[in-house]
Amino acid sequence: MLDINRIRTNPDEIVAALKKRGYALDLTEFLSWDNERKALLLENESLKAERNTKSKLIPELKKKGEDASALLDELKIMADKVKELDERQDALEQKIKLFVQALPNIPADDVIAGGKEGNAVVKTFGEKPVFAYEPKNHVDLCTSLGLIDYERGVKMGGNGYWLYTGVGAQLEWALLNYFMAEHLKDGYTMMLPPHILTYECGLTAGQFPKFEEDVFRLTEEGFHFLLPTAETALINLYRGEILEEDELPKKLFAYTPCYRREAGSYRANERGMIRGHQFNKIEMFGYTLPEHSAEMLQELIAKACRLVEGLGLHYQLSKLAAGDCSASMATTYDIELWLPSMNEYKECSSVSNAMDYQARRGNIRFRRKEGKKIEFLHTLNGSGLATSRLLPAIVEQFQQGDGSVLIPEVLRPFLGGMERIKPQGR
RNA sequence: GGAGAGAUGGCCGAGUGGUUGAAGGCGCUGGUCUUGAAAACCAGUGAUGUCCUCGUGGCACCGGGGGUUCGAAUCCCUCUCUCUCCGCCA
Repeated sequence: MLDINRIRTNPDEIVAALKKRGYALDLTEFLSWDNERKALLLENESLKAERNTKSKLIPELKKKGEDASALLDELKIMADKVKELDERQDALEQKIKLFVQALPNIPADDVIAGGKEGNAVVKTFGEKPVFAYEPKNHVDLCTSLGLIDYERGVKMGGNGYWLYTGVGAQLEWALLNYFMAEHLKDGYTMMLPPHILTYECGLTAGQFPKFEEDVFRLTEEGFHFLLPTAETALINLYRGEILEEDELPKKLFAYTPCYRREAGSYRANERGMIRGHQFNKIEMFGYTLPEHSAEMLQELIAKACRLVEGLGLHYQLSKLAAGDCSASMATTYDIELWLPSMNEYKECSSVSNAMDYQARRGNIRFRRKEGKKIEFLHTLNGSGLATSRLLPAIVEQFQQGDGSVLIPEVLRPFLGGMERIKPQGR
């Protein structure tokens, strides 16, 4: 959520900043609501002050045995007026709140304006593998190697689901183990949060109210949903709390499956496990002092890159243009893996700095040691990593002429030393 | 799933309609005493949100929301959560 005071005092600045995202913002209506609200508030509060002082006279009059009925009549009229003003004020405040909640985060100064086409590759690791034969796509490879059973996955879960089988399941788990080991080595704290969350969680993360339709909602009454990313859980860890300065930074990671409806977002070329309703991800999450979030963003980017580099995969790191960053984020970097069969780079990690946007939504603050001042902290998150595009990249980039796939060395300890996955059967 | 109890300030805990933003205790801060510390004693203590005319100012805040009333921490409704007992179950 943006600082409402900032919107009030610098409306042009906000309009210009959101324009970088391609977000056309008209604040005239908001500003008139806001002025109206302030006038109402002043009127209402002075009326309440008068009511409160006069109300206190009642017991005194009664004590003296005097008649209070004239005063009671007067107060009765005031009470009705207060009620009316309260209602108008509440309605207006609700309208203002919904308006402000719907606004996306302001892109960081160094993020360039415009959409996807403005994304800039800032780093490349490795090279596109060259094959002396026609390389297979990951769907064929995973099937022939017995790693993934797409058909039976669909039989169980419907379109958009797959089933890891045998060595495929082990390989998937080896990836997660490898990530976890690295995060633990870096001193990050492991978390296993609930997968079913309340509406409030989605609101704090910034996914609601706008993207309510994108999650799997579980209950008819109330609102419980399956988390679309562990970020949604971890941002709510300290919701409504005030942390002490020396508790920061908090560096966390969590493993959860991610459940997404992805309604209508399948594309013909996104076969196999490129886009599914359920995929595994380890999420890194940070809570920092405002002055340290830029530094932490670099740390998270470096960690995510290191994980992919450890696997030996060719990838590129892109800095996203304003319009391609998700609504809650001020800065986002994506790690994109090379998928030979698609002739495309596909995202496997997204690392972002939300600055104080989510902290404001969730009222997550900290107290300075000096001066005891209470401020909103900064939150950051990054995939470290999502597996559903890693596994395809591994089998495609490391496929051999004989139909086998070489296993990255860092994963071998987690696979009982296995070096290569060979085609099954004949 | 059935029955009951509860949610008050950093913590414990009083408070059932009227100067109660809230007794008392603990904790914390300062002081006296002490070589120092402890103990004891004295004093202070909402590190909350919001508004303005920025003040020994106003409004709001006793789990959330709503209601009754001139006035609600106190009464009513509702939701959420916690606890106890019984039942069921991986």
